[in-house]
Amino acid sequence: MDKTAAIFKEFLKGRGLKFTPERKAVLREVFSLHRHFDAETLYQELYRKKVRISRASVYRTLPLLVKSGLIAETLRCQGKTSYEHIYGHGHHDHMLCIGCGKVIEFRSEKIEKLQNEICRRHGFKPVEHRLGIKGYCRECQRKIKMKKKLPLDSAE
Amino acid sequence: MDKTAAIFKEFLKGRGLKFTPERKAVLREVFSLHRHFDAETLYQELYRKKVRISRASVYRTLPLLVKSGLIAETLRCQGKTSYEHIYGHGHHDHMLCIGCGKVIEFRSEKIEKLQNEICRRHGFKPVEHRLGIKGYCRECQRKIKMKKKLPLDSAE
DNA sequence: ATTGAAAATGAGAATAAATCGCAATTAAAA
DNA sequence: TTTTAATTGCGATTTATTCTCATTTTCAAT
Ligand SMILES: [Mn+2]
Ligand SMILES: [Mn+2]
Ligand SMILES: [Zn+2]
Ligand SMILES: [Zn+2]
Repeated sequence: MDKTAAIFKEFLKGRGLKFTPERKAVLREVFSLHRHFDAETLYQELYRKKVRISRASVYRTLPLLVKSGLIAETLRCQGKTSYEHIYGHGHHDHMLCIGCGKVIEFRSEKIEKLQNEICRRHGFKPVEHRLGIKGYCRECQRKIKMKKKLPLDSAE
Repeated sequence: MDKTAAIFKEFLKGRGLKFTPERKAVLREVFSLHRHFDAETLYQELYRKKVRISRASVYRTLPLLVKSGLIAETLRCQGKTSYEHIYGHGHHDHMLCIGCGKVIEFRSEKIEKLQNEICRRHGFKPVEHRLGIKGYCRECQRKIKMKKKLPLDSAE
């Protein structure tokens, strides 16, 4: 049925691992979300939906999904390891707004090519890469400008 | 005397903070190291040198050094936040060998330009970025090839 | 020099993410 | 079915980092 399930199942079988209901549930939830997420969030979301599987299983399943190539870790935003699904989505990089936390995704063929080129020059065989640009989105830049116009005070 | 000390002092003064002996010691150690490092390593190194300052002070000082622009966080390798000094060193990106942990530094003007270009297109104002490429260095590739030549067994 | 207020320190407790140990359960190949 | 290795949940544990707070220190103003 589900292509992702088929892929995951296949991946597991290849390693003598089992396609358990818990793993199925995590997979399902992962692909129902359309944002970046972390283990705890996923656990909570499942809990809310009355899918009672343990945190441990969530923590144990996510790395498997990464290895299977269905999801990937994203830039670590604040302490927690976060993920995004990759399947049917393709590789991309991120801009992260320092002001509001917004995430902008982008992909540059040129940058990807240059990276490979550089790796080649160093005899380095790239497996994955992550590019994250922190800064301010349009809206936050506007907000900041307005604040500066105002007369006084500014803690922080 | 020391330019970095002058900068840090200036930075601190500007915020009503104090240039204490503890902060001086951390700064000194940071610039004596020439590799990436984490808080605990720095603490241990200071301890070894009989500089008795608390972990808490190390943990408190590093973020200040980051804000001052003298050092920066690097790609998180394994759980710990790691840093490198930036002053007098210039921005660069990293390749990280999955096999042996080696770090290769590089800088590509072209990639930097492309990044800025893309940010402009998105109305995004970049503040800092991090590009990390994980993969295998020359030596580790060789090792892997040899292993494959051997007849049997391979856990993991 | 003295003083005083604000900031910093050290020591250990507290927190939070992630991992682990283990007894009980379960998937799935034979 | 049976069998066996894999998996689960639970709580305990680990590890990095932050926090608390009583005491000490800095530094600018007297
Ligand atoms: Mn993304
Ligand atoms: Mn570096
Ligand atoms: Zn924003
Ligand atoms: Zn290597």
